[in-house]
Amino acid sequence: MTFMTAARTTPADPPQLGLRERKKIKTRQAIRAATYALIEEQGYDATTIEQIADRAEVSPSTVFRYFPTKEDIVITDAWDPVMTEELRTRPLDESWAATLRHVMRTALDRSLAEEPEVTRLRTRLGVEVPAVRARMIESTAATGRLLRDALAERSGLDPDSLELRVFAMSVMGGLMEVSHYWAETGHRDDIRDLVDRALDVLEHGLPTGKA
Amino acid sequence: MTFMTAARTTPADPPQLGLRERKKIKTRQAIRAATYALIEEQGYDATTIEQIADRAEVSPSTVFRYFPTKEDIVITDAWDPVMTEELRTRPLDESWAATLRHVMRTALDRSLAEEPEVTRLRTRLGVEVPAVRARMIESTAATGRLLRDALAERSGLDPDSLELRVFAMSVMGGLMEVSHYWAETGHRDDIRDLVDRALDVLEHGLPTGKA
DNA sequence: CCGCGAAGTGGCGGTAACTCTCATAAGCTT
DNA sequence: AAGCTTATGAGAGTTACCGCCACTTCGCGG
Repeated sequence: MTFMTAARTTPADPPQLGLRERKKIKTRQAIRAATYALIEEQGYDATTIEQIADRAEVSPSTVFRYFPTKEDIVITDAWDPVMTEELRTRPLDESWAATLRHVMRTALDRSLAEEPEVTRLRTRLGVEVPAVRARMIESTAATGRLLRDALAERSGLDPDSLELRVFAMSVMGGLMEVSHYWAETGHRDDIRDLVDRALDVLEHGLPTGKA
Repeated sequence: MTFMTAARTTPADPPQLGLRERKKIKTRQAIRAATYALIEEQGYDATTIEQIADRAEVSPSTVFRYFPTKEDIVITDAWDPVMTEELRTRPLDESWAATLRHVMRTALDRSLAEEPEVTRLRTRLGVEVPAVRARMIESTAATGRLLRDALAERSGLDPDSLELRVFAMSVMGGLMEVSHYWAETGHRDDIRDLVDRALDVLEHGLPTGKA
């Protein structure tokens, strides 16, 4: 579930990490920062790995060591563990829609608070750059599997059954579209409201009735 | 909507096309055939454009003239126009699920009849090769827009509203998963049954109740 | 039936995202 | 401080894809 997420950066984690670890984190951040800056300046396609490496003051090889693909630099989702945790802490008898509502809101609040610009840039790129969108969808699909497991627990259905898989992916498809809509309309709305509306649709069908 | 589709090949279209046109069609088919053969032999990644060009007896440049990307050689979807037509001919008061059921069945019947092997290979590649999957999803999203318009007509809702967009994409997400499931389970089931079951879920929610 | 414009093709050089390998350097351990 | 581990840089190689130019082939009007 990449599309609206922040990567962990600010939270105080410099307790007793070795110099090595701290340097790695710094490098990682430097690469991401360089990438975002360059993309804002020149656009995604025009930004090459070499430029990113230069600005981050590392070698191109190092960039690839930290991120498997260019898209991944943009995406960097530290979110799935958070979501897993959130999902797990919700009461089992809560409706899936309520659970999702809660989980999404938590994630979005955090993401918007920590890195609002990045969050927006990311969804924008998801609309504009096919490769980024593709990568995001992969990530969303992974989250869908999490959701599937949660739904399986709640419903007693087999998580590998066609029914549950279809259901989970359909929900994720709907949520994907929210991100798309948000970016396409210039981030005009509060995405949390959009998510709420989307969940209404997913839960009860289209407003006018038949669904 | 690529994932389960056949490209038009066999239907008799050699009425009075110029030599040029006929050659183009032949070249196109040759490239596709070469690609499928090579992929069966060696796998997708191991198959290079050069090999494809060699076997199809054209130059690499020509391959790219016919298909914008390697994935597109595999995908080649002549289906959207067919789907549009089908959607249009259905009565407006039919439920969306019934319409989709009909449209999907028509398409699948044709696809399975014309190019069963290719249909299977394609869905398999959709599972195995991220790039192909990505391309398929794009195609599915396009079909989603078609569906959206059809739903707008039927419901009177604004096709650009968040609600309708979310709904349409959620349906497409569910259908995508069917293709994935079909391929993952080794094409054991009849995909048309799977689609029916998926549409049941999308229409009525999960079997055991809460949805 | 011929010649001329248009369209299809091949070849080539370039770019950029990756991958692999190897040597060096930097951090960690005892 | 020596020695092991791990991160880094440099370079060479692969491959998808793009743009350009020259050549052939086709189809049409005179």
